[in-house]
Amino acid sequence: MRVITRFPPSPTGYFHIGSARTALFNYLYAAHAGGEMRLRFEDTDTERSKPEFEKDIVESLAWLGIPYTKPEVFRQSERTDIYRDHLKCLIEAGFAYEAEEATGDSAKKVIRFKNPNTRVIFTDLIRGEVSFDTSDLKDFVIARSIDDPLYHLAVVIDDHEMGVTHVIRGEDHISNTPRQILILEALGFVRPIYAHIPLILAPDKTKLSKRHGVVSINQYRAEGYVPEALINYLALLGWNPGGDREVFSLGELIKEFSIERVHKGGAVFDIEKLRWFNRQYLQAMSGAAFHEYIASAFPEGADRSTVQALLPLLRQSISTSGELKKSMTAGEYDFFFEAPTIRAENIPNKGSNPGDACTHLAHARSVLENLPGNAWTSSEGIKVALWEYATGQGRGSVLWPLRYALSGKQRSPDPFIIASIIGKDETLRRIDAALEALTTP
RNA sequence: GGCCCUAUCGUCUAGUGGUUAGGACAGCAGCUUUUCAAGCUGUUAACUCGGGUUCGAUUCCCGAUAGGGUCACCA
Repeated sequence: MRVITRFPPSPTGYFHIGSARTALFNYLYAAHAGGEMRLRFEDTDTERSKPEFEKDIVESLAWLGIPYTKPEVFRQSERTDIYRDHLKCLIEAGFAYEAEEATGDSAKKVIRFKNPNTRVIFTDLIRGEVSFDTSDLKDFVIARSIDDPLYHLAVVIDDHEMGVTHVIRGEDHISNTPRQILILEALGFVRPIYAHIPLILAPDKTKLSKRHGVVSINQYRAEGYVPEALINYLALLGWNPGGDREVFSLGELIKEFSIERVHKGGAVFDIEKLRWFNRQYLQAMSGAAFHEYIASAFPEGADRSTVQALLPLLRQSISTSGELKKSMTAGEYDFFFEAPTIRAENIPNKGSNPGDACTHLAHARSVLENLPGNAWTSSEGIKVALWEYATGQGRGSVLWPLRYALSGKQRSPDPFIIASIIGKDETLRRIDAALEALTTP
């Protein structure tokens, strides 16, 4: 049997992180088994369904690198003829009937499914045997009218026509399953195999939703999370192949995936862990790829050679490009591009005095001035030149004033890195400026 | 409330009828060029409770408790 899974989002909102994981699990399961995952849009709710959301889902899926096939069944809204035929059969066979509606408009009629009031038992790949008494469901509505089918009916017909063998979906659908089984049996369809995966939870342990903050894939994308990190993190939320390994490529995930190892309980979404994954993938990037990745975080006219020089430092210390952009906007990196304004009282290290700072700065200046050009290509050469003196005089009292002179910040990378990035001339200029500030009352 | 599902560190999780219950993130401490970040090292921290079964239960069974999901002419 060729495995066919499906991902059936309703285009009523931007692609959600939980939907992304459902799509991923469907894809992993199918790909592992050598089958395929198919996409369709459940847009029977014409009020809320929007083309922009459909577009967002398609784009996000592509960005994440989750492939799918697009068969003849694509939009439910384009298939009302088919649903109508099945509905007629259901009514003629006595499985469904038109009913007057109690709520308000008495002229309106809906179509209800005639509940046989039995016990439905199905085997869930993750939870084992699940049993429901369907009499609780009453005669539920399956269509607003003969031309206007509702979710449960459409799902059953589409899954059948798409040849879906495995329905893998969120746990919130578990109580929908008996309803759908009832309809599908009335229609004489083969029952697919079900697997209900645990929900992604917010820190308050409830289903992750918009009210908890950032949930759409495009927002994570905009913040600089890379698709590999998102995929890796999402795959390991509620599933793992056993053992201690955590970093997996999509190909490795396909190879390792097994639905039996999917957890039963919900998993809390932890942004810190996602940030960690993102860092892992940033560090594994090629230099060129990282440059391209980070470029958007810099302002338009940023000096190119400075940007280039900044890359190794950035790759070492940043979790997402969005965070860099934020720091950049806040001016935290300005000193790499232009001389900072400095305040004389901030130059000396704690426990030190302006006179010492002056002496040390002057000494550092003369050392650096005599440092040959090839020593400036890395921070290492600069460090070597100053290290002995700094250690002898007390590192803090030498290095803090130097660092502050170069950055004008209480917090920044170390002075050697800054000096190597801004270059010899600028370094000497900034030391001079600090010296002047120190000696001017 | 009815129905359904679930239960290992704060979080994601590994694991077993007998283990010093392992890893990762976060936290804390130290180191790293006395700042920040990153990195490195170390470290705090968990089997919900009560009954069984058993020589022995975190592990198997039952119950309780707690949490979650769902109860639409949404999907």
